[in-house]
Amino acid sequence: MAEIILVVYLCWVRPDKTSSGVLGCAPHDVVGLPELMELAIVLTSTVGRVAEERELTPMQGRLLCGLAERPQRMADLAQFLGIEKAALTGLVDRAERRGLVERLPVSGDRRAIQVTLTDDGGKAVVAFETGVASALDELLEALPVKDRAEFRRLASVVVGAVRTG
Amino acid sequence: MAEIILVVYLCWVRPDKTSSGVLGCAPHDVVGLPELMELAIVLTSTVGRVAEERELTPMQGRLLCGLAERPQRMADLAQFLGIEKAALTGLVDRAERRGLVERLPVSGDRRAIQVTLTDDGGKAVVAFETGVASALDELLEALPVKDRAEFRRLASVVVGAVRTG
DNA sequence: CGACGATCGTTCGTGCCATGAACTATACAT
DNA sequence: ATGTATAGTTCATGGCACGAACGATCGTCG
Repeated sequence: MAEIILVVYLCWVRPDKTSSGVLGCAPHDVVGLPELMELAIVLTSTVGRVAEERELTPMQGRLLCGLAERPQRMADLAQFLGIEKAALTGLVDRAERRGLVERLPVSGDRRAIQVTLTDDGGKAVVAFETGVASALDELLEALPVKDRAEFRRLASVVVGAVRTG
Repeated sequence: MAEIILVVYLCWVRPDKTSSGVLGCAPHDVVGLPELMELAIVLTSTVGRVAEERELTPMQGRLLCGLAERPQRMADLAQFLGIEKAALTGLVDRAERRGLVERLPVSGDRRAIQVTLTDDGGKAVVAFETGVASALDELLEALPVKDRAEFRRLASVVVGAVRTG
């Protein structure tokens, strides 16, 4: 209990505001951590906001995007989303309950199912994708025009490297 | 005794499959959506992986980062993290149970509390921040050296614009 | 053909994160 | 002294995620 007093002492340092914002890590900016960590949060919350406006969760949005590409089986979809199959079961359950996706049998393998978009799901994914696109475009409007494409290019290099990594 | 909770937000990317990668949206690449949405996922899962290695959740990492800057009261912290006060109560409960933070009274306002890092919490946040920094550095190694600083610069412009927006 | 291991998806138990509404205790202003 | 505002918590609900265990089916191999 004596250490509490010590801690209290520390508390009074730094009334300072101006601090590092959304994420707030490392006011001292040791290694350039914050930009990218805050960028992650800004991008993620932007996508989350769009999803919420469309009455989706971000994960449901990703699910629908995956299915927009093509119908998929549970195992592939799980790997695609980076989650366990068990988690995907619940995700698909909820999406199915909302009429966004369907489970269809796979001819030739009675264990497997194919998850597909319903009509409603198709509409939802189009709305979601266009919403995300425009929200992210707005974000980039903070940059001078000439830098926007460059930023996208660098982003896709980073993403591409992870993908092939 | 120590119950250790691991929340894995891994997103191990598929070997290849030629598809549109981590997120898998829009195979047609309509408007340049995917780069930034996939970037969000790559960054977020990188932070998540680092957190997991340190036996934290990403949100606990953010909480600790906020407190590393200075002790804060619940309301400020909630705004800082972008969540409701009610959600923060649970977050702080769990962090307190794990000995990472403490609730201290605020002299002059008996309703309020000040959340502060414990010694363990201080160590944890340093480990987390350095881990995140080096993981994100590794990510940028995919870029030619001259582009890395530029990418960070553009990122911080975007983030800065959101913050002041 | 029949047994056996691998694969597919689900269920179960647990835990984290988040919300909104309702609540307690305290502060403050009139 | 009374009424209103603020600080934080509790409660009910729900989405997301894990690992372990499970039933059903598939393939293979003897």
